[in-house]
Order: sequence, then C-alpha cells, then structure tokens
Amino acid sequence: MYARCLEELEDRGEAVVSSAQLASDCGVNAAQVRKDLAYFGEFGIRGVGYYIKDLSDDIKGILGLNREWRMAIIGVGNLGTSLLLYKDFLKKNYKIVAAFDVDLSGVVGKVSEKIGKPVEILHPDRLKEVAKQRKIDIAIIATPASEAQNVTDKIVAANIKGILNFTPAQIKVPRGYTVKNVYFTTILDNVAYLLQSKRK
Amino acid sequence: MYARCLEELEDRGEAVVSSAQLASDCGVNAAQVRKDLAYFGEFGIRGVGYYIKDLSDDIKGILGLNREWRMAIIGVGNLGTSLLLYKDFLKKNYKIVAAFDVDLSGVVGKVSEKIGKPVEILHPDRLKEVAKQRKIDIAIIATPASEAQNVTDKIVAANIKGILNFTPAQIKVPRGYTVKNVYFTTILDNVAYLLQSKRK
DNA sequence: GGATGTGAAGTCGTTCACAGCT
DNA sequence: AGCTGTGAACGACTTCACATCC
Repeated sequence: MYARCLEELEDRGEAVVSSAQLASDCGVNAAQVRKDLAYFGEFGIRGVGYYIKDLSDDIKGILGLNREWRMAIIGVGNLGTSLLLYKDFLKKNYKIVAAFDVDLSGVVGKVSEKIGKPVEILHPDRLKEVAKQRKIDIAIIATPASEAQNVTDKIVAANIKGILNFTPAQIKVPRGYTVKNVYFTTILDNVAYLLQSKRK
Repeated sequence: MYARCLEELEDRGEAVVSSAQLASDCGVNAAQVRKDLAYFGEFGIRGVGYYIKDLSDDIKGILGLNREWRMAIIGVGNLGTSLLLYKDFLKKNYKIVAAFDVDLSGVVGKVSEKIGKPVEILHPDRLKEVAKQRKIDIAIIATPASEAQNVTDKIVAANIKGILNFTPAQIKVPRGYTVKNVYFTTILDNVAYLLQSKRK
C-alpha cells in the first residue's frame, strides 16, 4: 500500500513526504505509518520526513519486489485466460512463464488468438518437470474447485512454495508453503452483509 | 467461511456439528467459532452441537445471502468479461443485470459469442437511469485504474451503495458507501514477501 | 521548528477455562 | 457426560504523546 502510494508521489515529482501526508493518502493513522516503517529500520529524517525515492526502494527491497517472480497458471478457463492477458503484471515484476490445463486442445486457439502469439498449454502432470526448468516461484490455481486439492498436490510435489488459490476450496499444504485465497463470492458476501446491516 | 463449510457438511448428509469440528474444518480455534456464532444469538445446543441446516439458514439470513443481489459490471475488458462468464454466481444469489463500457461496439460481439446470447453493453453515462430501472445493489469496477474515480462518481450519483473495485486506484466515496478492493498484484506482493522472508 | 521513532496507554480480537444446559 | 455460551486472561495491534534528533 505504501509502495503504491510512494510510486504515485514519485511520478508526481515529489521528493519528500511526511508520515502525516502518506497516512492521509493511504487512509490510515500517521503513527501507524511511522511504526510500520520503523519496524524495518530508520528510514526517515526527523524534522524533515521520508525521501520518497529512497523509501520506495527500501520498501521494494523488503517486500521482495525488486526481483522477478515467475508464475504458472493452472487452469486456462475464463479466469485463467483473463490472468494470462492481465496487463498490470507486465509493469510489475510478475511474469507468467507457463500455463497448464487438462484440456490441451480446447483453449490453445482462443487464448493464442487473443494474446496475439501462440500460448503453449501443458498438461498438469508435467508441472514438476517444467517447474524446475522454468524456475517457477508461484502457482495460480484457476481450475474448478473440485480439482483444487488434486492440483495442489502436484504443486507441492513440484516444490513450488507460493500458491494463489482462486477456487472456493480450502486446500491443504504442508508447513512451509504460502497460500493466499481469493474467492469472489466471499468478497461479495462481505459487501452484501455490510450493505444489509447498514440499511437497517 | 462458516456458511461454506456448513453447506459442504449438509451436502455430505451430516445433521449436527460441534464447534470443535467446524473449527478444524475452517482452520480456526473452537472458542473462536462459538464466540462468532454466539455474537448473533444462541444457535447451538449444549451437550449436542449445532444443527447444520438451521445454523446454515441462520447464517445466510444474517449475512443477507438469502436474497438476490443485483450487480452491474463497469468495464467489459478481459476481467469484466471473465466476471460476466463466472459460473459460481449462478449458484449463489448474485446476478449481473447490466454491463457498461465506453466502447460499446468493440466488446459486444466477443462477449456475446462466448456467453451464447447477445450481451447488451451500455454507456456508463446511463448508469443512474439503469440503476433505478434494474434495481442495482452492487457495482463492480473493472475499468483501467485511470477511470476508477470517474466511474465511482457515476456510481455514487446513481446511489449504488456497494462497490467492488478491481483497480489499484484508491477510490473516494461519501460515507455510507461500502467499498471492497481486490487488487491482484497486491495479493501477489503479499505472497512474494512471505516467500522471501521464509527463505532467508 | 518540525517530523521522526518509540514507550506507554488504549483498543480490539483471540484463547482459556469453566459454569450452565441438555 | 458432553458441548455450548461467556467472563476473564491474554496477546496483538493501534493510537497517543513526547523525547529525540535533524
């Protein structure tokens, strides 16, 4: 959040920012900003503020955003295709280096056509082999929910430590693996509840 | 989360569940489950547990999941199209009742072809008019980030109180509006940081 | 002077442990 | 006997307030 705000300030040509301003931009408390940043070191200058460029670089270093993260998409349906075409990845250090689907034939044409160049769709059984070759860091599960655990097991076997799960299934992984779940209807449930409870 | 677990238990033919089992299914503490549920009322029976069907219905009532929520997609690019085609909405009480885009011509054909029937794409300026007609509860922003605030202002003018924002822009709304942000690269940043900090 | 870094206070959420029902 | 509901202990995060330093 701070990294994103800082980039915006940088683009605007600003050089220094105070915790108060950064807080207001991010919609949080100023003390919060200082605590968060101070946790990782002393980045600010008393009486002045934070040098935007330096702080931005420091944060990116801390978050690991200054290196490339190589990703695989598993499941090339609507969502998977959408992610393959997702332009924001290009600006950031995220790169999709492989796409997997059980249906090899069906999707290739459509996706390739949209993306402008042929996309190679591989069978999920080849995950382990390809993960090593292409140094995959993160796997994105965009299959039907019923396949989620099955696919997860293949990801674990391939020793890919980061997983982004777009299915509603609660997947099980050994410790040491990082899983983030993103499920649209759960987010909508949240909005719906807040709307309903405010209305009354 | 509980609602989803309960549905699964229901499908499996179970009738009663204890806080301990529900907790284990959801990956949380048993006391947590009891506190969460007790907050809204006394749903359990001491010495027995919770009747799954009743609890499931109660939770859905509390969350507002037993009524239809009518949504509009604004921005019919890759992501917007993907959401229009998203099948999980059909099983839940979420319904996309309108789609908006500044480019009326470009997308109609492609989406319609995929969806099997013609999809009507409207200009965002018609949001207010259509919101009233079609009783839109929630607006989904799937435009480029640069358009987010612009579109948000139209949503506010149309008096749509729930907003799901898929752009990285931090949008501003008057109080009384509910906004949820879903931004893929932020989630990936999180995964990347956790991976990096574990590795060292 | 002015903004950071940080102990202390305050707030919120989680977990424990057990009284109270069924 | 067993499991819920809940006060109390605990822990984590947020905010305050000010000493500290540029």
